[in-house]
Amino acid sequence: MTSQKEPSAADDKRRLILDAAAELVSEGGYSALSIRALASRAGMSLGLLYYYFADKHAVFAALMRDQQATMVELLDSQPRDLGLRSLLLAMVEPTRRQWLQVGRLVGVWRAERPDVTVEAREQQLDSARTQFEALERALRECAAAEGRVMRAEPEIVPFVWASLMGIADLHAQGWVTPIDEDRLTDITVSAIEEHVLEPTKE
Amino acid sequence: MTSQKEPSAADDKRRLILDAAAELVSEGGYSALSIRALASRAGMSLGLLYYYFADKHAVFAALMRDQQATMVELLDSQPRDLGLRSLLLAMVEPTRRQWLQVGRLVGVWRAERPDVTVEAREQQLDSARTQFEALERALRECAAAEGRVMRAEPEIVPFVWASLMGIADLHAQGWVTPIDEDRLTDITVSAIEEHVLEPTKE
DNA sequence: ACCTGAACACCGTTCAAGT
DNA sequence: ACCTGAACACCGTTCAAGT
Repeated sequence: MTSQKEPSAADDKRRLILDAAAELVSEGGYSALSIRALASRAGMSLGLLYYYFADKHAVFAALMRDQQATMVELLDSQPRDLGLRSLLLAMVEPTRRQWLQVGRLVGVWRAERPDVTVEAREQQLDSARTQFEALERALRECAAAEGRVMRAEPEIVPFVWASLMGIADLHAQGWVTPIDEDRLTDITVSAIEEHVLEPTKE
Repeated sequence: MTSQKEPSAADDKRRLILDAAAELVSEGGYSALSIRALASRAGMSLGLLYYYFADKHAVFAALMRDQQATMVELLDSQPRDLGLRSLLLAMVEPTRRQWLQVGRLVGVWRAERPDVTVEAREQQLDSARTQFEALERALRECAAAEGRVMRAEPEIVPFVWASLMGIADLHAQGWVTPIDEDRLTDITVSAIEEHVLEPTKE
C-alpha cells in the first residue's frame, strides 16, 4: 500500500519489529520499550534485533519516520475547498496523536543520544522536511480556495507547526533549521501580542 | 538570598546535590545525570543520595522547581513601562534557557515515570501555577502601561506560554489543566489563521 | 545470510551494617 | 541522624557459536 516495490523478507522482518515496538509504546510508554520486551513481543531473540537494526535509537527513528509518513498522507488527503480554518481544525487531533505516540520519545531520544551519526540526523531532517512541505502545500492550497494568498515568509509553516504542537502539548522539534530565527520570533510575538489585547474602543 | 529562614544542614546538603546535578546536566545532558555520577560529583556515597532524595525523579523535580522559581523572579523584576511587546521579547531568551536546561528532561521524566505519586504531581502543578500567575501579572501590568486591557479568557496565559515555548523549541507541559481546551484551540487557530494570510487588497 | 543466548559493562534502588 | 558500599534486578550492546 505504501511501498513502491515488492518488500523483501528483511523488510517484512523490520516491519514486524516496528509493529511490535509501536504496540509496546502505546501500551506502556517509552519505559516499556526495552530491547528484551521488544524481542519477546516480536518473537525473536535479543541478538537478532541487532541484525535488523543498528541499535535502539534506529528502531525509534524508524518508528518516527512511520508517523511522519502517516501525517504526510493525511495532509495530502485533506480537502482543500473548505478553507484554511477547517484544515487547521482537522489537523489538531492527528497532531496530538502524533505527539502522544512519538513526540515525547523524541525528547527522550535526543536527550539520551546527543551523539547521533551524521546520516541518521540527515535522514531525520529529510523526513521532517517532507512533512513540512506537505503542510505548506495544504496551507497554500486551502488559502487559495478562499481566494487568499499565504504569506511568503518561510517562517510561516514552522509557526503553524509550532502552534499546532502548542495545542497538543507538543515538543516542537529542533528540525526547523533553514529559518531566520529573529523573523520567526517576530512573527510569533506579533501573533501573541494581537491575541492578548482587547480590541481598542475607538 | 532566596530562602526565608536559616537553611538547615539537611537543606545545605540537598542544595549541594542539586548544584552538582545542574552541573552534570549542563555538561552532558540527561544521560550524564546518573546516580553514580551525581554521588561522585557531590562527594558522597551512592546510598546517601537516597537519604536526601526519595529517588532520581525527586532530584529532577527539585531541579525543575528551582528553574521555575528563577523564572518567577525574572518575570516579577521585568520593567512594566516598556509595554507588552518588550516583555515578550525579553522573555524569549530566558524561556529558551529554561527549556534547554530542564525542559527536555520533563519529557524524559514523564515518559519514564508515568506513575508519579499524587503529592509529587501536586507539587509540580503548584510550582507551574505560580509561574503562570507571575506571567499573568506581567502581561496584565504591561498591557495596562500601554493603556490597554488584557483579554479576560483564562486561555490567554497558556496560549502565550505555549507560543514562547514554540519559539524555544519547547515542550509545552501538560500543566495547563484548568482550561477549556476548545477555547484554547479556537484562540490558537484564529491566531494561526490571521498570521498565515496576506491582508486582502480591497 | 540468518539466528541464538551467555557475557559485559552499565543502571536505579535497597539494605544490612557502621558511626 | 547520618553515612557506606555490596548486592539485586534490571538495561543496551556485543560476540562466539550455531544453521
